[in-house]
Amino acid sequence: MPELPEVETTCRDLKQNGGVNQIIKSVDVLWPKSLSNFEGARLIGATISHISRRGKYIVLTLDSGATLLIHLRMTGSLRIEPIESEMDPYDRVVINFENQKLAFRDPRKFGRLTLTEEAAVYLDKLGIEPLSAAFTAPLLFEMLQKKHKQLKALLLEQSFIAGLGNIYADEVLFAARLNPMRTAASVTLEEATLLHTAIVTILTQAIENRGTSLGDGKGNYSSNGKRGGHAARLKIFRKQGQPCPVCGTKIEKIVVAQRSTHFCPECQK
DNA sequence: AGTGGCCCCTGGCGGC
DNA sequence: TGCCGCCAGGGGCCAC
Repeated sequence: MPELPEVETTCRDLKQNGGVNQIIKSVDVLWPKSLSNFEGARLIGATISHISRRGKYIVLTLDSGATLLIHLRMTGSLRIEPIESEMDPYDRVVINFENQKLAFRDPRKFGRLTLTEEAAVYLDKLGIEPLSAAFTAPLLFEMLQKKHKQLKALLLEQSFIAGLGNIYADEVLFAARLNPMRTAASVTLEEATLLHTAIVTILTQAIENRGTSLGDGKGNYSSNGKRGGHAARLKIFRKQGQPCPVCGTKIEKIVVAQRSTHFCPECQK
């Protein structure tokens, strides 16, 4: 469940439900490739002292000074539950504390846990945090001016802005009335300002709604066992064939940067 | 620098 | 019902 609002929601739930300040007693590794660069046993005895988010990474700071980075990719999710809870068939790594456990569930097995002494090596590659004070409209305009990529492809690039994914990229471009195929450098200051507002507003609202949960509710795309409520607020994503909520024109679905892209051909010029 | 293709994986869904 | 191809909220790597 992977975009910024869903990762942020996961982090908040972890903090609230007891992921912090417990000694790791054992680690069950059901799918070894979920651990990108270490053996599960290396976590035994450690304590997670702090939980934060950077882009789509969940950043777990250990008392040892090392950092455990978790990237959920397409279908990963985390849940904290009592130690005696039944395992899920898609659990790939389970970190056991005394009375609780932290389960990493990931049907498609794309997600990764990385243990590192140098978290900056991974996190410094990321672009600006869109909900930080440093992210301003003039700065976005300046950033766009230097790029000749299509807007959709650029918004998906984590080294540009960290945290946007396919859903929110389409939603913010629709809100800003910008065509996904437009070249970034063609965006005016006024348009960049609209885009900035759209990014900040939509991500903030999505977090308030605990993210977007797609699918049938059987859990494939839900986090922490709870469903995010933002799906009902989506205006353009996977609405192809339906009338644009603004002008009624039929919403189109195309491919940009190898990703399905939804837009209104009338509103987004 | 930007683009396009492939790969990592599994499950759900629409079409026949 | 059964099978098949396509699609999927991500991102790394490689060739051009």
